[in-house]
Amino acid sequence: MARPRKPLLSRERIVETASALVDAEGLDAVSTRRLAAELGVSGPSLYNHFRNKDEILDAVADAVSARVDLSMFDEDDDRDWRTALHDWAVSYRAALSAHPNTVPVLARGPGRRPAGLKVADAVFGAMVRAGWPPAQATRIGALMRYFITGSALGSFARGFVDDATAYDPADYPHLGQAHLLADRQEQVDQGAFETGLEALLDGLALQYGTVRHGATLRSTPKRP
Amino acid sequence: MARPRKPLLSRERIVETASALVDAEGLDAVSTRRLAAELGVSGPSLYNHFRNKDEILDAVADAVSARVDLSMFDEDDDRDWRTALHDWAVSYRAALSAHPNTVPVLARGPGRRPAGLKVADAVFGAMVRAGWPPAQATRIGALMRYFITGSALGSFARGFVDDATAYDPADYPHLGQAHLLADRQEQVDQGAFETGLEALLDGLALQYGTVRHGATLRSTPKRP
DNA sequence: ACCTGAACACCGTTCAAGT
DNA sequence: ACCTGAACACCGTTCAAGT
Repeated sequence: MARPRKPLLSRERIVETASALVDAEGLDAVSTRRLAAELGVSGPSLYNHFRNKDEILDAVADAVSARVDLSMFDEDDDRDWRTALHDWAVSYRAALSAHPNTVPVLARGPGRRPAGLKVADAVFGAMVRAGWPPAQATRIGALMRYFITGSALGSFARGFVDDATAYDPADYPHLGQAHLLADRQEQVDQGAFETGLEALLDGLALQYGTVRHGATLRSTPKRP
Repeated sequence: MARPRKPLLSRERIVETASALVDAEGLDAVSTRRLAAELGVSGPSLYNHFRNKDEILDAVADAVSARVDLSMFDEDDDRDWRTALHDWAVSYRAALSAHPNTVPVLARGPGRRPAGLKVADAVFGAMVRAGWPPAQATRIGALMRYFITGSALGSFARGFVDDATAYDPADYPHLGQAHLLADRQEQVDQGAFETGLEALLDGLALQYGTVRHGATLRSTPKRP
């Protein structure tokens, strides 16, 4: 066969196929050989388009970051910082939940992934514009990421096993119903995320008041 | 050689050696063959003590969970729920930071790991005792885990590359100093963790007030 | 019971060879 | 430039054989 007149592969096609494979069968299912087979080529062909497997997975993860809504951080958007942060967090979590298998890659940090960096940049810029001191703006970007990726990665409920005998009441007196968590995993995680997000924003609003007394109207968060 | 009169291996020795290997060279360095070589045996020997490699890594991760202080959740400890939650979070994060390479395993959830389950059990029990409704106590355990593991896993600062040319100001107008983050990573992550933890606890305290008016003195959080 | 070597079905990546 | 097969140095796990 050798070189075809029209390339068989492209970065886009590789990322698309890899994403589908990750979504369907998990990160471990992606081997260069398996992915190549899925694409109808031989394993080493991939190395004409990516330096190594990690770069492929980074691109897959970045495609998820690219789907996070950032419009709330636009300069001419009129949401206050609290609402913007809230809406962003919800959108971020939704993007991750849609592709849970990619979260371990995303959680490593933005690194050199362009979309991941764009997210970090947008949050930081908007917080500074809202009146947060730069050092605090950096912290807010970080701590929100902790919470959001943590919630997508370590799905609390899914972490328990759906097996009544796994949790001996003698060992874990308060986990009597833990095996039921596997059932309502979606709801528990959703509820914990919402509770945590509200608490986080309430707490930040409190700090905002003490850090900055002369906040403009636009920057002032309104509590619901 | 075959079977020696005194066993060459034990679960403890395997976990110890695996932990050291994970700490020193990361999760990827642990292959059954490499680990066995480190222990002076052949690869398949490990299967006499663990069902598979994942069980070994689970045990390594659980050893980290076992080092998390839970004394603040004892029935006769006199810390209020806010202080207890705070002290626990700090201790939890310290345990994870001491063994950052194990965090991806821990973040999967407690599963069947005894120490991980003991942690979940203790938090839940203490929150219920402090007057939180059970559903909220579950959520608190989950959201705290999100934040803590998220902060240990996705070290925000380490996620950036220490390379001034990596972040073009045209693409990321607010990330001018991002490459410096790699330098002060420890401080940034520490600061973000503390800021986030305070915000989270402040927010929860606010909720506690509305959820439960008749809180006892012992359960009432005092804001610093 | 607990270890061994051999074997199976895989890996990621490099590289010379082909067009 | 872009694909191939062959090759290298690995994997996790099973299993019969040894004591």
